[in-house]
This record gives sequence, structure tokens and C-alpha cells, in this order.
Amino acid sequence: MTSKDKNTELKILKAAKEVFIVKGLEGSRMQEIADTAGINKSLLHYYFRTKDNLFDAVFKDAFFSMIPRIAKMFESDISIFNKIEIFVNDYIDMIVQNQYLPSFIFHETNRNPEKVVFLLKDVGLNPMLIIDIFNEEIKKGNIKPIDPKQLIINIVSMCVFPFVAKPVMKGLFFNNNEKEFKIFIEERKKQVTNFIINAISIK
Amino acid sequence: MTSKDKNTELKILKAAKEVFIVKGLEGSRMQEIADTAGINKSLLHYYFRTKDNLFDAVFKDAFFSMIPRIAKMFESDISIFNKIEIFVNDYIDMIVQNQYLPSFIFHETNRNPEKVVFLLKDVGLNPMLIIDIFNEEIKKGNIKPIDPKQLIINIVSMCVFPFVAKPVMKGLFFNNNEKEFKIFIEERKKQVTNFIINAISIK
DNA sequence: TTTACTTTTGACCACTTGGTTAAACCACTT
DNA sequence: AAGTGGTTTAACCAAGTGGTCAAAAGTAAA
Repeated sequence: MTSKDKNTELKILKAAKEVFIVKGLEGSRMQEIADTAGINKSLLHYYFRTKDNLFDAVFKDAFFSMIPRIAKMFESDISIFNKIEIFVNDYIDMIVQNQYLPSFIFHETNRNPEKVVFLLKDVGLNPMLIIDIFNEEIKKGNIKPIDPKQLIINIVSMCVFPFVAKPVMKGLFFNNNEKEFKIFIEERKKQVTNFIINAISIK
Repeated sequence: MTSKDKNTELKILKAAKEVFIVKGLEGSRMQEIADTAGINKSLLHYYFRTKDNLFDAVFKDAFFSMIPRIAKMFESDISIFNKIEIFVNDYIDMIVQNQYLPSFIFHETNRNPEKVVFLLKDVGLNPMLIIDIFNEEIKKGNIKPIDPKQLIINIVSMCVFPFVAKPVMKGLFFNNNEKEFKIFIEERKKQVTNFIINAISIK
């Protein structure tokens, strides 16, 4: 495979990501992806054969850039409260850089849940590790007793959901003002961190 | 308009809702909706003229069955903690009855944010009312000072997000076992309520 | 330069899509 | 029973879809 190959392939993937993530599998057109990549439509098929193949490549990439990150962020030696603070900050930052990612991933996983099973098998992602971390902290008496799964969902919910619901939120709370939404999200990092810590810390 | 008319129209709307909510605007076919309704495809166009018209009718209905409910649930005379408890219970219950609704609404509002503005103008939905309720409670010293908008998003996030992320969660935490997911959601009502109350109550 | 190859293109195709139309059907009035 | 107006249908259409293919263009070795 020459460097030109790689280049075209990457160009296609970049364009496909751009289009798919905003418009979804069924809302996207091969022609539009070709145009975005600045190449001929036939070339898409030459490299990826079918729309589904191309989509799978994009989706896999998007999925793995979001989901496993959750586990990784809890692997360190600092206190649990610091872990939460860093996670909330980093995860929100990451989504800000990829605003359309959450709603893309969740829409497509809802449309095609079987794919998730397959993808999750591919990656060495063991949620038990994070669960153990929280259980340990509970046992040590550092945080209130709580089902770690519920806690993890709480944390992730509060970080991710605002971006899934962004258009509704913007309309309801911010008169569709993008800047106000941005400020809200920036402020949110502190707020969510405090909210969680208040909820689980003892006294 | 005869009762037969109304009947067919409702049959169409019911079928359209079924199909659109699961497959989205672009993933749905007029033919499939017709089949689901047990009628001819031309009849869809006779009643709703275009796919977009039919979709708008369905979407509007779905949107208004979810969003304004948030405000209404806080209109009562019980204590703020009771309000939260009732809201969490009722809202989760409602979504359990309409599992696909959240991901449908958020996908479509992301695909077409302009529509939200339009829809929100249609309904007399003033989030300021809820915001005032929380501000009042803060002033009275019943709950910790917190930006009410952030608090509202926190509450709604934790109720809604698990359903948006359901396929991923099921895969990650529950070995794709639907029953386990159901138990988790049932348990969640208590957990979320406690989590919120712990987070905002003063000592 | 020739040869052998991969990459890129434009023309093309089969099929599906939302939408139209004219005719059939049906309930009701006269 | 004949007319009237809304409802339902089958047949049809134009546009757009993902995908194919043969030829052209590029590339590198002999």
C-alpha cells in the first residue's frame, strides 16, 4: 500500500466521518461524501466496496473514541474525588471537541443494537475494573454506599446528556444563543463535579 | 369529517408513529407505514400529502408528550424533595412506556434544530417557572445554592440518558440481558432520587 | 519505451423512493 | 336509481439511490 493509497483512504474516512456523524447512515449520500472528499463516487466503492463498510469503519472509530475512554480515565492513583473531577472535566472537553459524536453513537446503536455487542467484544473493555474501584472506596468508608453502576451512569449522564439534548436545551433555556450554551457547559464542569461529590461524600 | 375519516387518520398516525419513532425520518418508508396501517400507500398521501407532513404530525405529538411534562410535574404544593421524588418516578415510568421516544426526539432535533424553535413557540412552556421554584427554595435555605438550570439538567439527564444509551449500557453492564436492565431501571428511581437529595440538601 | 500494475474517472444500470393520477368504490341525498 | 362528493385503490412516473464497469491516467520496474 503506497502513501497515496493511505492518503486517499484517510481523505475518504475523514469526509465520511464528517457526513455520517451529522446525517447518520440513512441520511447520508455516497455522492455527498465523495464531494466532501473531493473525489469520484466510484472511488469510495473502490476503497470500501459498500456504504455499510464505509459506515462501519467510521462508526467503529467514533464508538471507540468515546466509550472506552470512560474506563481509562479512572485508572490512576489519585483520590476518588480527584478522579471524578478530572473525568468530568476531560470528558466534557472531549465532547465539546466532538459535539455530534454522542447523538450519532446513540442513534446508531439504537437503530442497530446488535452491532454494539460485536464491537464491545472487539475491545478489551472491562467495566468491572471501575466498579471495583468504587466498591473499594465504599468499603473504605470514603463515599456513601451506592450501586457503582448507578453512580457511573449518573456521572456519565450528566456529562453527556446536555449534548444529546442540546437543541432542546438551547431553545428552552438560552434563546438559541450558542454562546450562552458554551458558557453553561464551561460552568457545568465545576457544577457537576460538586454535585457528585456532595451526593456521595460522607457528611 | 366522518368517523371513518377520523378512524383512518388515527390508524395512519398510529402506524406512522410506530415506524418513525424506531427508524427515524430518513430510515422510514411510506410503503412500510402503509403496510403497518393496513392501507394503500396513496391513502397516506391523500391524508397527509407529503412524508414531511406526516412526520411533523408524529414528531410534534412525541415532542409534546415528553418535554412540557417536565415543567408540569413541578407544579404542586408539596415539598421540593417530594416534587423531585415524584418527578423522577413518573418521568422514568413514562419513558419505560415509550422507550424509543427519547432517542427519537433527540436524533431528530439534532438533525433539524430549527424545528425545535418553532415547536417551542407553539406551546406555552415557560422554564422560568421551575427555575423560580428552585430559586425560592435556595433563598429559603432549604437546598444548597446551585444554578437551577444546572440542577434541572442534572435531574433530567439522570432520568433520560439511560434510555438513550440503553444498547451500550446493556452491552457493557448487563450482558444484553433485558430483564437485568429493567431491574436496574426500577431500582434507579430510588437511587436517583436519593442521589439528588444528597447532593442538594443542606447537611 | 515497453510492460504490468494500481488508482481514478465518467458513463451507466437496476432498483427504490416519494409522489401523482384516473378510475373504482361507497355512503347519502334527491 | 341516479347523481354527488368524499374515500380508497392500482398503475404509474420522475428523480435519486447504491453500485458496476470498462476505459483512462498514473506509476514504477525492466
